[in-house]
Amino acid sequence: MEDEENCKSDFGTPLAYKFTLLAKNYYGAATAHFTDFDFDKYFYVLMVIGNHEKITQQCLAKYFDIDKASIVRIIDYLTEKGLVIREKNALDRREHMIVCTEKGKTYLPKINEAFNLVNNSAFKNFTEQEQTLFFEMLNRMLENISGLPAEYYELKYVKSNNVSK
Amino acid sequence: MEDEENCKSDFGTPLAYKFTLLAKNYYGAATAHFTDFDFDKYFYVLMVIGNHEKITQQCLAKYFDIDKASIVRIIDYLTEKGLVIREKNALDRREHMIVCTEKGKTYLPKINEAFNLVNNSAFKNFTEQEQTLFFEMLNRMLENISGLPAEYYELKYVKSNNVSK
DNA sequence: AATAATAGTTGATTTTGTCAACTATTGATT
DNA sequence: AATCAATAGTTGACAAAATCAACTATTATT
Repeated sequence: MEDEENCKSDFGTPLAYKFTLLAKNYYGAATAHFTDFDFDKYFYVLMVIGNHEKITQQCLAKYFDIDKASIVRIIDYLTEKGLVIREKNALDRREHMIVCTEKGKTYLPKINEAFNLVNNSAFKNFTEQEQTLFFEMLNRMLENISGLPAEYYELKYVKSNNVSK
Repeated sequence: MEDEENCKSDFGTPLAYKFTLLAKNYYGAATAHFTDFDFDKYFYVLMVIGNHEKITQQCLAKYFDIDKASIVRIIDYLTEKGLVIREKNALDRREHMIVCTEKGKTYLPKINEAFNLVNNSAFKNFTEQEQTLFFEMLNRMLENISGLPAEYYELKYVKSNNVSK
């Protein structure tokens, strides 16, 4: 019979496993700050929208690396909650510019603060140097990995757009 | 109208966003190595099972931080594919020990190799020191984050088990 | 003017996660 | 020994999310 320790042992763990765990725990901790909000997801999407004056759905899809159909539903949700609106772009009426509403904007500082808190907790006992280095490494790794041939995602990009990731 | 660059800009990004992207790209790249397999998911679960002589479902649930019901379905899938079997533990007949079959074992080296390749790509241009440091930082961060109060996951753990994560 | 490409939408489907209720077995209490 | 609580696993119902193909509207290309 395996004991607790064996459950946790480290044996050639793929990096992605740790990233997944970290992301899960991170979102769990962040969400704990948002219990009094009248919406319960897509906090970071709202922040990205709020940080741009306006942004297209296509652009969001690319940023989050998800299907444009998914973005439609996310924006539907945020619109229902009165946090964003869709505005036709006069210069290209195919595009719907997503704009953060006044109500949406009231949440931005809170969301930002919560993420900062969780970031700080994550970096507990990290020196400034280490933090910088860590971010730098993450970015470098993202560069490295996103250039690899990827069975699955490649297809998607060929179809939807051919802008370099 | 926002241009490409704006899609990629970095503005107080929560760490989890980068982790999610990394995990996605990592799995995408790894999966590209497995196109000739006759199963198409749960590669890492199989590897974890194969690296233990036997392991309980409870233990897997804890390791992957997912519901035990999900584990049941994953093991169902791997069993269907002939990659693992369930064996009642004679010492505690509530437990089903999951054991990798001979067929399952034939995949282990390939999976391991693929993960190593992707790991190596991810660490391209990282020195040995940097790699070690990076892993060390990830573990430290996981420690830091998993200790935080987490709205969502806390509930789960209270119910299913109270072993410290 | 015709055709292709792009942005977004919709509906159907699949996948996945989650929850509560359930069985079987073991451990603890008296 | 009898009872009750806890644990491992299973199941079914449900909800959330991702995916895909087909569609409209608009713009770009030839």
